[in-house]
Amino acid sequence: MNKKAKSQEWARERIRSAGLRATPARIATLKLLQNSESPLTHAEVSDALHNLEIDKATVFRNLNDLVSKKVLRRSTLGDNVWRFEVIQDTHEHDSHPHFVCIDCGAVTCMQGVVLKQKTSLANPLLKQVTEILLRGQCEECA
Amino acid sequence: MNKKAKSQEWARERIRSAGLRATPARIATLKLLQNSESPLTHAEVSDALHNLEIDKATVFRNLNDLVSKKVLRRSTLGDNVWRFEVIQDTHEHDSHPHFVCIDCGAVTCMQGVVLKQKTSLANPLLKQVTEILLRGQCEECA
DNA sequence: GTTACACTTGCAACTGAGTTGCATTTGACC
DNA sequence: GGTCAAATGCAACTCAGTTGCAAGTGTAAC
Repeated sequence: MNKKAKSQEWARERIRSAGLRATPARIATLKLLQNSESPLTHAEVSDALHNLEIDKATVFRNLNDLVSKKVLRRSTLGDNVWRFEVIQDTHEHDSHPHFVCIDCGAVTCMQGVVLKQKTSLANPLLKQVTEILLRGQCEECA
Repeated sequence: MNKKAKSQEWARERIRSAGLRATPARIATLKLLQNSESPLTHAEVSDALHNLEIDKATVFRNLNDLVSKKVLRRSTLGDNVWRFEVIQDTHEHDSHPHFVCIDCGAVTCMQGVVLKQKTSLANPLLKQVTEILLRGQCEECA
């Protein structure tokens, strides 16, 4: 099996094992995001797939479906547009903070950074935090 | 001078010293945000001021003007809507974390929670963080 | 291979945040 | 009080994202 067919098969498997139908639109979306180095917006995905003539509503629905099945991660980078990226199997349940560059969108894992209470008065909300996101400019963009 | 007049005068002074005209719309906006416990969206500000019959475009322009004059801070909390809060004189550079409920969207300021390096190896990115966002379920929704 | 049906898709119309151009009004300084 | 740039109201716009519905298709079961 060549590389292209393998990527196709991988995407197909990933979608089916998430409990969704492996349609051409979904396979193309997942392959595109898997081969991309940074998260893509809906517009970018739609653009890249325009030769397949996939409706924007379909792209939105597919992206959201894949997010709800935990195949993709949806994040916002400060410009009020959703971006999507493939969740790699290897650290799916890893909950360290992520650093997102507000300019280039690069995502860095911040191993070794923790949240601490300054005051003795414990904030009960702190126990319920499921995601920590740090935003700023990365070294490249600063 | 009573409390109400004092708040009015404070807002007026703050706006004027930023180099902007102290119009009723701006004074009302600033007073509202100053008395709010958490950042407000444009819609919330607009709603609260509806009896003053201020146009939404005016509210947007005023919020943005006040942000560019560093009277307000504009942040995005993961739901792709801008939120605005007053930058307190006393700790202008204090960018405390915000907690966002992923279910109801409620926003809480997490004063007293700080980021700490666990390792001695300093992460240079930590200096560039402009915004800290915690996501999870609030007590109501848990 | 054929069939059945729930899942997907395309389309079009919609919502809601935010922006812009322009004519009118108003705050601040003289 | 008069002046004028700054601010406002209005309306029309852009753009991301959503929704209802009829038509099409992937999949599992035969």
